[in-house]
Amino acid sequence: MQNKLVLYNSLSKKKELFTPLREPFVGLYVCGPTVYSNAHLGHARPAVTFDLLYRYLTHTGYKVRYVRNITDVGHLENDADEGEDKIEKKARFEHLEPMEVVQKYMNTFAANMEQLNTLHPSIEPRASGHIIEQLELINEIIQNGYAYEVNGSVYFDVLKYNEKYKYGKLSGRILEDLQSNTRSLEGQDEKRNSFDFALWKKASPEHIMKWPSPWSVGFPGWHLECSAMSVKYLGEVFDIHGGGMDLQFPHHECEIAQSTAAHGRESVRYWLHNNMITINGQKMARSLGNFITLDQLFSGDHPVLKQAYSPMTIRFFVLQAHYRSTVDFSNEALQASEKGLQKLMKAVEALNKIKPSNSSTLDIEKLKAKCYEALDDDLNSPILLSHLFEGVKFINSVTDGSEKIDSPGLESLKELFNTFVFEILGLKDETSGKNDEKLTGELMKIIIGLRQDAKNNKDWPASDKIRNELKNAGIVIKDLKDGAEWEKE
RNA sequence: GGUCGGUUAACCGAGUGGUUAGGUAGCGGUCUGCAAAACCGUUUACGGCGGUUCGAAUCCGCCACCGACCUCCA
Repeated sequence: MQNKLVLYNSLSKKKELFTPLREPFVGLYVCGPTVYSNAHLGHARPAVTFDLLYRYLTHTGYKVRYVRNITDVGHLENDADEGEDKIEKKARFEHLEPMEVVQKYMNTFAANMEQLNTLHPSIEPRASGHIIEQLELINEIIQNGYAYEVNGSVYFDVLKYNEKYKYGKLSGRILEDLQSNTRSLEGQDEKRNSFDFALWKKASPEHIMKWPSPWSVGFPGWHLECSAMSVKYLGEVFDIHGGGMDLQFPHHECEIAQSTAAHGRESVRYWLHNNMITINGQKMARSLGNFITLDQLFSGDHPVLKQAYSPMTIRFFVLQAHYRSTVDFSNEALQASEKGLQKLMKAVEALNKIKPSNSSTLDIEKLKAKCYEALDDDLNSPILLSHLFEGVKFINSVTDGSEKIDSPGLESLKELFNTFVFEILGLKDETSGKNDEKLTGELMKIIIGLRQDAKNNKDWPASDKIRNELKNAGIVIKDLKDGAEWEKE
């Protein structure tokens, strides 16, 4: 298999040639959402980024098993014994069963992801369905001597772990720094060190999401589910682990420690982290309250939104920046994305109407090579898009008559656009596919004919009237050299 | 305070030791009965100060500002 994909590995902090452990199989694990409220713009970033990776790996010919977890056990609100489970809190607030909350937001998340045209992962395991696996993992860690039990809770012994392995290698933390810098929070008396983290927590009586275990009736620690489920579905060592940069520490650091402590070796070969979406320069997050949900974006129903933005506009917006850069939300930026996407889609449409000439004025193979080059360089989607826009310009020029393309060239250009725009970037034409499309087309043909008659008679008031009234109805007429085209606004 | 990253033209956003990224907006032109679209051309770029170099926005140092993580977070 031809393999030129280079990925930035957060662990080595370098770009590395991607080579799967067991070609042609690729194991991809991505941290999914905690389902206690609606998905917001920030969630679109990893979803689209890793969807692109999944699509590209698949396109390359790999057999990818893509696992994205659903965190439905709930995390504590803070690192204290009196902390509250997010899902429970929400459940009480909305008078729902915890699993009802989970189901509700799992459904909306799935719906939003479909709107963004992300492909479904191969497996979407839920933490609550893998309590046994998590218990087993805790046992292994205890047996290997890297965890201790206090009052029915089990904690990971970071200091002990650090003697043999290096804790903090992913996030660049040094244990001594952590020791001196960790905030002193309440309820940490049980831990030997402030940086130790829970593998199992004993539940307080009012806690309703709890399971029996050898140590207590309780619930699993915050980082455990990913370690347990990735191993279950991808093996003790697997290729790629992705997630947001904000998860690097402590979540992914703890995952590394847990897996290494349990299995004696590291699980993940390539760590990939997407950067944040910011708003007014600050990270968009549920906890900061500065988020805009995807539903709000799609409907325009939010004070800061000047208009609604379609799912594909959001997808295009995300793809226009490299995944390791922050990308700042603004109406202007989204409007620019909307226009850019329209331009791209119009060109694809125009491409299907082009009549080939005897010769070509563009080297399609070269353009294609540049597109692959962009993706191979750590999934550089903005560069890929810039190359595609080179193609857009060419297509429009052919339509204009200033460039030419021959029949084989036309076929490969169509294939190129189909491959990159739809198959790999996962964009789709949002304007087409309506039921009444055909009838509307017929009607428009008649109207355009009438207008053509008026124009032939130089009856400009009549032709302008038709055009203006169509415009009022949301239909724009575009006069061409021979005939006219129309489109919905 | 510690660790890490960023600062690119009107806006968004790539990239690189010497060659036009791209999108959006603006301006001029072509086309057009007018308009729109499209095409062609175009506008004050690389935070500041030093250094290395024939040449730096790109490498190095210092400074300023912004952000992320250090608590759940995509």
